[in-house]
Amino acid sequence: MLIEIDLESDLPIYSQLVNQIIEGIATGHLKPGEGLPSVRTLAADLGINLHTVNKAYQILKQKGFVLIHRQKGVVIQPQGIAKADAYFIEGIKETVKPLVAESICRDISEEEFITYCRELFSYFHKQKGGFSNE
Amino acid sequence: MLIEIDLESDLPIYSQLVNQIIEGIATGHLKPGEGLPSVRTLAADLGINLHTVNKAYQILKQKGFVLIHRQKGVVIQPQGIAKADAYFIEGIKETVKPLVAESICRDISEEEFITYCRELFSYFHKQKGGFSNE
DNA sequence: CTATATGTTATAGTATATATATAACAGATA
DNA sequence: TATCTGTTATATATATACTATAACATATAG
Repeated sequence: MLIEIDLESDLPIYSQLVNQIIEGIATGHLKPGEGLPSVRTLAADLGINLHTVNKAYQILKQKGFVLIHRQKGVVIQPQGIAKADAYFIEGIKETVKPLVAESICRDISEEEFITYCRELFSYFHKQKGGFSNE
Repeated sequence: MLIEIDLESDLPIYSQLVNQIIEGIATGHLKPGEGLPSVRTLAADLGINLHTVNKAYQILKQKGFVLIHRQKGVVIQPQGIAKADAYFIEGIKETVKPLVAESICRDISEEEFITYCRELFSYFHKQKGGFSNE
């Protein structure tokens, strides 16, 4: 899977890595059991430090997206990702709340906002669906 | 308007201030032309430093939510807030994208996600509407 | 056995962000 | 004149982000 980082972004590099790998799982580009590059390989490919990659992998492990075998390497959680709990839902609301507030101030309607959300769901489902034999 | 900050939060204090003031405008608790406490007053009330409040005010000014008169103080933008531009929309999508990705991985349906968004819109509109003579 | 690959740990250094503390300044107003 | 604005300037402390090296434990390939 292609990973690109933006050194100008205000998002830390390790966060960009975490996001892109989760997005890869969401689209189906990364499948359960699939291996990820070693910390050294990915770091070299991206021109960043091994510890930055390792930090991203540790966060993904803590979130339950990957398993880390000390020698085999890092693989996408083969058992599937743990379903959302109340804590995760709360985090979503907390993050979206200021966006909704500013949207209201700037005259973005509820329906317009929801259109953007639906577009994002469509984006991720484009590749994942399509085949019934999975 | 009541402002509360959480020193344990991973969000910087100045960001919490910015968010809560924008949310105050969204709910209608803060009205155009209304004055905000001076940087010293608010800092003292919250038990934080004057520069932290000032940073929040500067961000709100840059975003177009307040006017700052060097002597009069800080007031909610009397002309109303500038409508959303393409840049703002892009920012919304960028912020929501990783949330949608993780939601898909965690089996949160598009409709469930949208329900949470609608709940937030309802929350902000509760106080704002209600009266037709505004 | 040896070499190589894994993730892991340790140490150090640099740069930036966050928040604080103090002091002083410019200008309007009471 | 005293007091209230926001503003600017310094300095300090702490945490975060990122890098640079080195070394370690362990599984596997040759």
